[in-house]
Amino acid sequence: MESSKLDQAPSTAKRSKASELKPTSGTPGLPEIARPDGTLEPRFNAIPHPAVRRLSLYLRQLETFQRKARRTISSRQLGESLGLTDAQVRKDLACFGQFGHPGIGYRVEELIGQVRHILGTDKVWNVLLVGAGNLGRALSAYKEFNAKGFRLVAIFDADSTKTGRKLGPFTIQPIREMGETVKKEQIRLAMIAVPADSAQGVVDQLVEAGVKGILNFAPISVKVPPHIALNAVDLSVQLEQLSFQVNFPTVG
Amino acid sequence: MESSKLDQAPSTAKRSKASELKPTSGTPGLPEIARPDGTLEPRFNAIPHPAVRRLSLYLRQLETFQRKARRTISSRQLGESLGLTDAQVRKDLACFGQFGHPGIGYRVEELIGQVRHILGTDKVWNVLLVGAGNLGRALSAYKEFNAKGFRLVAIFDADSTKTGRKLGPFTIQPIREMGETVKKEQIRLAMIAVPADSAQGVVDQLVEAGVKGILNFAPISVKVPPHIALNAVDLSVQLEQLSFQVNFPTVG
DNA sequence: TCCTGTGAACCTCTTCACAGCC
DNA sequence: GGCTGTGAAGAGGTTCACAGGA
Repeated sequence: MESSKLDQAPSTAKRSKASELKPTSGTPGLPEIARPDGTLEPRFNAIPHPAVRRLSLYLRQLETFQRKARRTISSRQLGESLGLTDAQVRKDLACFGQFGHPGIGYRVEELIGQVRHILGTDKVWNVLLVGAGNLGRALSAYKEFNAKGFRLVAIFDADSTKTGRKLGPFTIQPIREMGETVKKEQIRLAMIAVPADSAQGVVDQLVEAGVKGILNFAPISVKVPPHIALNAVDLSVQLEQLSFQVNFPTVG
Repeated sequence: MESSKLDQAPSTAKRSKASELKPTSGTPGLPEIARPDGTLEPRFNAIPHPAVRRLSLYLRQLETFQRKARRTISSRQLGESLGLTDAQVRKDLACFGQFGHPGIGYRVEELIGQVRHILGTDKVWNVLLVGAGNLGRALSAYKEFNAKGFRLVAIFDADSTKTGRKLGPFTIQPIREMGETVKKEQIRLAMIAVPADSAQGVVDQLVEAGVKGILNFAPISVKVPPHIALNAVDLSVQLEQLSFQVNFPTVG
């Protein structure tokens, strides 16, 4: 950690900058964070999962404030805009470092940079898509991904009547080419929008191809080996949750 | 409650069937559930939010088991298929009633019916869509909704070059017609797939039109009055979460 | 004054472990 | 044997309340 000694200097003793979190450096495994006394501790297993989820929302909100030319924002204002308490915002951010300025709040631009660094979206991620049906086509045309640091670089489909055809700037590739493309384009993330039946098979092939994280839109639960990240979005489940909430307004 | 007296009979004293949860009957507000002693208690404010989310996953999994012609399933098997413990499954289901059979497990078909009833998807919900862009078109063509009890009945867009055109079986309507259509078609749920800028305006108009639940796909946080249900799906946020999980495999 | 960061208290959710039933 | 439902224990997350800095 090239700058961790700064943390021993009295004036900056409490500051552990996000830029010093080096998840990919040194031995793989737990990231380490500098403590005020200069020692290192693995800190990231102490982070509440919900805090990570909210981090993305903070970033989105901060970007909105930035578009409105706001320079600083307090935890209260950031929280109100998301329906959270000020304490929640401060606790969440404090998991990752000390980003705030007492009496002032958080500097919007600075915090955006730090949150992007924590989330890993300060660098571009190459992403592939499997499934060129309705949902897949919508995903392939989704503009926001680029602004958020994600670049779609390849599209695959099992259906041989689709492979070879164009979809936007992409030629739909057969699944068997996945391994090669993943290596060539250094793809680490994949989105799958295929029928439920084929989902697990596709997931297995993605893992085999070397993908590290999968976003599953198929309406079925799939298994991945440990250390492969998995997120799922089931559109019907979302509506079901709404249905319940409408029936029981006090619970949802 | 037409059959609640059964609960007072010794042999069925412990059984409080989901079919007796009558959220929309009697005075609106807290649902009531029959207790063994025959009295009623509002029970639904004691339900963990995560349990409601998992309920949809249980249902999806049960439907998969049903397709495989499974008749019964244990909490252990249901949990394993979703990466949950057996105790978790039992506790979750026990929030809503006693559906299991000691020594046997849960009868698949029976439990599907009860979970659908709890979620409210044993009856069809009419749904509208705002936004006929890429994502909106994909949502309008999404087949799974129908099988899950949701029926898309109208599509709206603010863009006057789109209104009047056909999208599948629908004619894209101008937003000003929303109030009328909501009443005529008895629509209670809405999905919005519009640009971030227009999202809050559309939400306000949906609430004004009488919609009770909103599924927001716009990449921005929107506000609704209390007692209007709101769920949000932000595709970029999902990828961001993956990005973090890939960087810090032990946390996600 | 306004604001952050944080221990402590509080609350919610999950897991354990076992009684009771098939 | 297998299985559910559930009180109790434990883990995890949120809110409170305040010290300390700008």
